[in-house]
Amino acid sequence: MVAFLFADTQKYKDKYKDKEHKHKDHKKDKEREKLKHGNSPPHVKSEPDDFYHSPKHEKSLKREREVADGKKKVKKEPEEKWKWWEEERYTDGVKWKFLEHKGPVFAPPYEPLPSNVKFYYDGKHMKLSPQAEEVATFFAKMLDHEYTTKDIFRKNFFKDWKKEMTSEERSKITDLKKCNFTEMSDYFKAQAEARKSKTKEDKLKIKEENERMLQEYGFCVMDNHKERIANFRIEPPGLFRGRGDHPKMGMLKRRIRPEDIIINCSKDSKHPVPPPGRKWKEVRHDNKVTWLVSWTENIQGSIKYIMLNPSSRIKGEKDWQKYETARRLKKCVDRIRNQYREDWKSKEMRIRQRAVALYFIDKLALRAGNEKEEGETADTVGCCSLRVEHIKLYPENDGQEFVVEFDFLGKDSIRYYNKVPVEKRVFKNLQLFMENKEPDDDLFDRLNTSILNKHLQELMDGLTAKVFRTYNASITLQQQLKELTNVNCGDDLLMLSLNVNHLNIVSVVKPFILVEGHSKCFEKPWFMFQIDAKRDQLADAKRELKSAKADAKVRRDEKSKKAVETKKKAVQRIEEQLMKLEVQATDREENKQIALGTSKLNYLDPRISVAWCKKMGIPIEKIYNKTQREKFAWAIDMAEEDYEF
DNA sequence: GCTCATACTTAGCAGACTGCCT
DNA sequence: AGGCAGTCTGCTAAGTATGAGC
Repeated sequence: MVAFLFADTQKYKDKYKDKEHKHKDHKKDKEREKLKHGNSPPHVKSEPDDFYHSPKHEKSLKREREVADGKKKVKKEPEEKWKWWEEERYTDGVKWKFLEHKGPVFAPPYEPLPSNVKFYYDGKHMKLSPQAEEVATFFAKMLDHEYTTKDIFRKNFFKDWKKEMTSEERSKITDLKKCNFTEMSDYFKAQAEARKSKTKEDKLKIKEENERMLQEYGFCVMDNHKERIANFRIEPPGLFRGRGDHPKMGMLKRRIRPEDIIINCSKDSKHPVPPPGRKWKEVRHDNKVTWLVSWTENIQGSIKYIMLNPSSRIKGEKDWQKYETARRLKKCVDRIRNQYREDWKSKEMRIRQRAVALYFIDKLALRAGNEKEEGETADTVGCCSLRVEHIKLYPENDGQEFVVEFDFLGKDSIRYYNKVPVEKRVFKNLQLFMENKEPDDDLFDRLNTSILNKHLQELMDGLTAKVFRTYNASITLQQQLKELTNVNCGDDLLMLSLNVNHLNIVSVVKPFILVEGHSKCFEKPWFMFQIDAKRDQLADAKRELKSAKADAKVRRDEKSKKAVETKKKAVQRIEEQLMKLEVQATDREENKQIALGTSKLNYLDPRISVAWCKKMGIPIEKIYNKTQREKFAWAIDMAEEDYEF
């Protein structure tokens, strides 16, 4: 995980000089902190879990919030960031006391096509009704995508499209193959082109308009604080494209109207106003939930929400709490591991299954695997929903004993392929679980996620399957960074980190990687090609540098000296690029690119990285971009260099 | 127990943006 | 100034987890 910390090595070098100075500033801040919080422990501030059970009452809580807030408003511009992590937290499920917002922004209404953009059916021009035309444009916009050629996609689309047609249209248009959308498609391509080549002023205008919308609708007031909303725009209508082999791909995602919308806000707030002449479905005042707006989506019938940004108090607290739960697991993970190993021997089948499943979750970072409705979604599984067909047992394989081969589609239909040697007991149990079963039978037929989580709850308060991911990722990161720090880095910190860390990436994120068996063959040649090209480029640059040097020796003038400098820089740059490519190639091979970013955002306790940066004098900007710094503001502020996960 | 609804986190991907090179 | 690669951001799908109601 650490290599991408240094993704932009060049920039880091440039700012490296500032290090000293920034670091000092930081120390000053810390001193101030300590003064302010006199007797509070220096690194780990009061943990959210403690607060949760603290006997304090809401009254004092409210008062503290208002005090803190008042101070802020009087003293400074909103630039002064609110440190919610220094305040008391709500208890018993109350999420807020006051909530005011402006409601959602609806998708812009459909604009009919100009009359010169025609649709043809069976070679003949046909003017579509606005409703039918709108849905047709959704299809036209996707024409370049492979999925418009897929049977299910076309079938679903056509079925839903027909529902939007007038009865006349419906009787005429009976075969999707005879529909010609190319003029529409070309029109949209031209529009996209036009948008790109707009003048600076036009682009600026659009930007300003977006900014205005953001200012107006992108914030709410929650408990006296202005907070950023994550998604204040309602999802526009279009054709549903699920991931993987989704049975509903191509279906029409309908337009959401004010009448579909449930508003959630305080009774005593200024309620959001529906568009003129329209009504909300409902306005409610439920302060036990965090969402501001909700509606029911028509593809799966699930509820969609408008909620706050990760930088908000309400999300941040939850995130913090998540890591605190993982830290509590750290204290009892040995006990739990011993326990499930014992349970492998249980007389009861359900307990053995539970124990083996938990072992997979712990060791391989499998997801829990809730059951899903068949035919409603792509066929994917997690641990508890594994089927017999997803694993193969090898008493011996490549010189190893008791090897289990996993091959299944997980979340987002990403393939998980892995061969792992397991303990003999696990192996024997798996054999037992598979006895007399069909390939499509459940491997763990006496287990589901709710049984598993109930058990975990008994082992530790707040423990669920996903805590293991958080725990394992974070603890590994911490160990890796410790090892790294023992290496004496000196000036070459960077290069060293890049190399050393490459090893570490693998072990830190490995469990989270879905090793894509054979599809690798796809990417490799392409990558190798890139690397070869870069190598050639490097060779050329070096040759040029040589001749420039020779030239300079003969001529001894300024111009040729400069030329040498330029060539030198070019060589350096190419060398760096090459190195990066090589690192990437290995990563890519193991399929980490995205998983890396994800774990950085969702599984790794940010305080670990923050502490490490503080210790090494590396500016935090090097590891977190602006968004990430906002999300992790709490960690950046509170973690000191001796933080222990 | 089971199903269903609800609320919330985690996730990949596409397009926008940025900064650099030619 | 135009093109390109790398990064960031917004979007929304796809998970997890829990509790209510039978």
